[in-house]
Amino acid sequence: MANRDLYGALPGPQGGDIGGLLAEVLADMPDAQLHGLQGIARLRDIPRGGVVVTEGGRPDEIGYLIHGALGMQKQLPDGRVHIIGLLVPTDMYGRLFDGPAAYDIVALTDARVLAFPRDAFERILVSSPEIERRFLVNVLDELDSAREWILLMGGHKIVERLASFLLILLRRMLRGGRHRVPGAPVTVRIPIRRVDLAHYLGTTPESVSRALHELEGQGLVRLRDAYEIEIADLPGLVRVSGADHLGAERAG
Amino acid sequence: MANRDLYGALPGPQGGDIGGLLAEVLADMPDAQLHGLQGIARLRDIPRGGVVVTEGGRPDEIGYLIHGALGMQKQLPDGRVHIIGLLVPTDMYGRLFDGPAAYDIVALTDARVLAFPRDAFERILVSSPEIERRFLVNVLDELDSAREWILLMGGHKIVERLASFLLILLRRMLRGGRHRVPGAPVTVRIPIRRVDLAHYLGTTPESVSRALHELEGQGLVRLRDAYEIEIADLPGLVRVSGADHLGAERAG
DNA sequence: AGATAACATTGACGGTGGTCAATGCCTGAC
DNA sequence: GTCAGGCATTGACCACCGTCAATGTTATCT
Repeated sequence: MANRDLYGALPGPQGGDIGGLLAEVLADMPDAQLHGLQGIARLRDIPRGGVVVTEGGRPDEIGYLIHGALGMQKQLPDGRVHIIGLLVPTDMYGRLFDGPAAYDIVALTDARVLAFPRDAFERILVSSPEIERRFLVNVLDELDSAREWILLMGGHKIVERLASFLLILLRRMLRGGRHRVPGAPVTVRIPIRRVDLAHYLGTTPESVSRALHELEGQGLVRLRDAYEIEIADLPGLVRVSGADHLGAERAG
Repeated sequence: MANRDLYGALPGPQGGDIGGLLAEVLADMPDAQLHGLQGIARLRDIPRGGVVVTEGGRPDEIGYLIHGALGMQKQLPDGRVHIIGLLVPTDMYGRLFDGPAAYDIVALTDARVLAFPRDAFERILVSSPEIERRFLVNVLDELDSAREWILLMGGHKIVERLASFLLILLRRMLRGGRHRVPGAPVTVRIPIRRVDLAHYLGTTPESVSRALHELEGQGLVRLRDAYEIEIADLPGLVRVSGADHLGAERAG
């Protein structure tokens, strides 16, 4: 299957319009700071399977994902792979003020990132309290996401986990600006292959498949194709997920 | 069972020696800053089951745990409880620059915390880049812990998860300054009850019990009592855990 | 000391999901 | 068009664990 099928047609600015990308990614940042960052940013394209950061290596760059999907993954001694974090556009990767990376970061689809040399980024952070505060909040959000994921992984049954995953995807999509047309059915696009999703949910591709089709059997979703999921019964999906993901949305 | 059995006899300064506690918790902080914090700190004792921060409520305090154990937990609609984070002494709780808490924080044992009013703490943070940087690194570490936990939750078999848990406990203990006597057998103390541990590992007390005794049957650990676990075969335990927790320790 | 409560452990049973194997579907190459 | 490769799906089987119930164990109270 072609990688381009895993994400939609490339929207937004093409080529070297780094300023536009920055503005999108770091919305409402003061212009002066933006300009400082712009000078050192660089666009990079990474084919699926490409390694962005290697475990144990000191990451030499900080980056924002423009499109595609990245996975933070760990190779277990027995050969199994586990994905402990999924990065979607506008997410950040890389570590600051700190030691070697604890996990590989690999491209789960063809991807494009906006990369900053680590040291330059750190200098800007130190020199600008505003950006640093912003970054801190960024990290706090990531921490929340991680904890949300822990909660998800605690759901024993795979259908639960899958439903939670779909809801999280949906929430990110709605927040991501692309507001839905009132009449049209809501669909979410699973941005990665079954194997990777399985590794992410802590299970197997087979079980993912079964769970997905069980949800379809219950009339909660409809599979337009393997990646395009139409949400048919949102409250039902929430009920199956066990947790109140949309409650969290309302509160936020 | 008495709560006091869940943690050792209270070591260190008693009563109002807040300066001593602060120095312990926030080691190598510049004295001037320390003094600023000292003025607003307050000791609080919380009985087991007591709620420190309520989900949805704006937490009005930031705190460091002095002893005992706190759990970040979420009540699911169907009545199940899930613990998504375990706090042990020197860990921090509470959120800065941000909205309502996403989870309850409850005392899993009788506990003592060093609490700061949230706004005062934020002011100090804003006025002191050093403390803020320190705090940022703190949060980054928490993020790492959370990710480590996600990895743990991915281990399908309970024995795997339990072994990982014991290794994480062991690592924290070794790092916590209390260095072991070379000849003596290494033991870790599980700081919480079976039920809570089960909720933490995403399983049931029964399964935890079985897994623990299976590890004992394989000669990897010895149970001195329900809470005091003697590590008999460290490499074996690492092997069962699946992940290379001690590798991470070596690399760090 | 005896009674009681809280907790941990052990046992039996059934369902969920991991594993292995086969089949189906779609894409790209020639 | 045909073929081959990469995925997704489906099916069969069995280990593992969640559930329910009973029993052990330890600490607290009078």
